[in-house]
Amino acid sequence: MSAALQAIRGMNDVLPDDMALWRSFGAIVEAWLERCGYRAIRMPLVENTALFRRAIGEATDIVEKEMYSWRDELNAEELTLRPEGTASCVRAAIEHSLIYDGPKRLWYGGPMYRHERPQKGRYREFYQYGAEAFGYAGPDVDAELIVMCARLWPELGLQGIRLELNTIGSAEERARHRTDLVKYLEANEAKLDADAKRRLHTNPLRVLDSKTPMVQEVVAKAPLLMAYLGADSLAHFEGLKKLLSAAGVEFTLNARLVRGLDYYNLTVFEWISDALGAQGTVCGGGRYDGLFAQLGGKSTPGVGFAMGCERLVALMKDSGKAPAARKPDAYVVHQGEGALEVAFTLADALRSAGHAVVLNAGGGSFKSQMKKADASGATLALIVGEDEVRAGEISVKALRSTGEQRRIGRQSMIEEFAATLQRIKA
RNA sequence: GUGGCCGUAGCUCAAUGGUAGAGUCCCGGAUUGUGAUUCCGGUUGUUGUGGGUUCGAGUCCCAUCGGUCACCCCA
Repeated sequence: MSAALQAIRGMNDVLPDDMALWRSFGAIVEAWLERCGYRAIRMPLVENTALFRRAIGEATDIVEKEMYSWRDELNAEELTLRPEGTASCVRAAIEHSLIYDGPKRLWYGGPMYRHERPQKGRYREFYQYGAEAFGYAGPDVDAELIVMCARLWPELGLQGIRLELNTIGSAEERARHRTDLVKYLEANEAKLDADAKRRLHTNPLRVLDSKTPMVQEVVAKAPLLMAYLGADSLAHFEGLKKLLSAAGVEFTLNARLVRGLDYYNLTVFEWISDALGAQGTVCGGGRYDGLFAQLGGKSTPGVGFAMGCERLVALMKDSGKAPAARKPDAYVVHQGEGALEVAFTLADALRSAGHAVVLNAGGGSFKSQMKKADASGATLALIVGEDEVRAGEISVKALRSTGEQRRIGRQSMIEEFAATLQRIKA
């Protein structure tokens, strides 16, 4: 065993028993995104490292220590496995001039990579669905994205997911606030712990998150960002809140919600579940009006969210409403002279007619084949033995209900099979 | 990156420092070619790995790897 290769730490196999739930989750989410007017886009998993450094910000945890980056010596390029989707999506929009004829709503899904220590709900490879709206400056799209999520949770059979909301203003407003905040914190540096002191110069907004009581005391009297917001920022926030209220979507204001990526401005939000342990954020997003320009494109407003599939699937699993895997309509048992050929053709024809059919492979006695038929969950067992081959017939046995068994002719097999299946299932 | 807990059969777990077990799963059988119940029988292992203490280690000690949860941060 020790010599056996294992999956990379924090990167998980999803086994067949769980795939039914994953696929049902994906089908619901994708249908919902399309229904809301978002169009699918797919970006590469690998991008130039510079894209993420510029988009996410040098001082963020992601860029500082969580990226899978390497130098591709073949082309002398610095590459990175994407830690999130927004940067790639904006890059693609700029590269292909997607918004030359007006704003666009887009969605994507797929794996993201962050080199963090794995724990419940946090993995090094994790799947996200993301939605991004490019070219809309007003709070209407912010509200749309948030309300969309509010409607999705019940569709997934989930409840108890709450919304936290904040506005972090414009870059200029934040800069002014930041200057004053740093000044204030420096004046009180003696009361800060080591962690807060470190963040003071790298990411002062994060000091507000400190859980140390003494730091909390200092933070309580720190200048509030809200006081630095101009009329436009406040109006945007008010507009958003109004639309959320009109939609009946409840939220709590969280002035400390700042998010870990530098590109956000104005609206930031998180959907949070308390049923997931320490990693409760199930969906997070916000506005990023400066990102297009920052990445070298024409200045264009943007807003979006990303939702964590592992976390949502975990909630669905806990809810106990996981969909059952599709069971085969029939399992074909065969033995004796000429039976394999008949069984093989039979399975092939039924599959072409749209039925889910498993053909016994690997031999085995009638008994063991019947056991496998039962274990497969199939509605019917189709039995092809020497008698049937001679008579030009097939035995059909109902496995789930009565256990009745009868013979059908090979000529009318497809019609009779379909009729039997329908009758048994009814 | 730091810390707590845990590594025994495919899975879930037992085993006062003294011969490694149970349930489940899987396979075979209970008179001819019939499942799910029942009965009988059978295979499961370098006890994560490497050292050390001991007459003797699954058990105690050290290291290492892995898992898990938490911190940090976030999806």
